[in-house]
Amino acid sequence: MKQTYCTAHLRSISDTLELIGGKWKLLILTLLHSESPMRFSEIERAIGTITPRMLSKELKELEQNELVERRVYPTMPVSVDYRLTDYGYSLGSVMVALGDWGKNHRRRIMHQPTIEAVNR
Amino acid sequence: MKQTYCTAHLRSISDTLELIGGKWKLLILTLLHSESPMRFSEIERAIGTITPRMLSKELKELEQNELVERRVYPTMPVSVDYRLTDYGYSLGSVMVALGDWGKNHRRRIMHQPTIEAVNR
DNA sequence: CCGGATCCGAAGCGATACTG
DNA sequence: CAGTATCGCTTCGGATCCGG
Repeated sequence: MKQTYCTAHLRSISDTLELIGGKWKLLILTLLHSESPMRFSEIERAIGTITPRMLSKELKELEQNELVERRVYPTMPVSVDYRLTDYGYSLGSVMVALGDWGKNHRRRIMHQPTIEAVNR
Repeated sequence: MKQTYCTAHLRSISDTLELIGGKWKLLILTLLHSESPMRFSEIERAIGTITPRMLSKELKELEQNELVERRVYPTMPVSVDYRLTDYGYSLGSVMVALGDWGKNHRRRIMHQPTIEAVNR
């Protein structure tokens, strides 16, 4: 019974990783969580190191998984923005947990001397 | 000021993803979170689809980042086990948040007809 | 039992240039 | 502004064989 529970739990984690895994998706979701909607170029600038190609691909996948909604406005030229869906917002606790731990981790790293510093 | 806050937040998330990103690390950590210590072959069987090569590599990286501790016992043949460090356990809230969301997500998927079913 | 060594294809990701 | 197209590098990850 314990085994069954475990494999089910592991599978649900694997499923989640397929949705939000990779280098960019969680960053995009976190951005949109703190500020929605955002335009394509706003996200691009906010992340700073993502290429348009990757941003476009990631947004498309997030949209297909219904975590992000894309809206197009018939202005001239066309303007587009992105926002979290309700389902996207339901990832809030994951983002907060990861962000909090990450901040703590960064502090931990800062206070450790680097290997290079030790070897000198 | 908001911009500063955001980029710092994004960087801490990127840092975290470098530690626990990828296909396997979170699965291994979650396993060890529910049961420590575990032996190499136990983890291998519990995950079911990981190759020894990958498991070895991932465990080594987790150990270098002080999330997992490796202990060797001078039996014959040598036996080894792995357990979470205290720092590893500090990721508990992240694992729980992700696992909970994943279970919910799996239920959501189950209740949606697949594309193939719709097209028939 | 616990891995290491090697090979190899697949996937992720980046750089650059281009378009409506 | 909001992407697409092409290319190529690098990493991921599986398969297989080997060793203490």
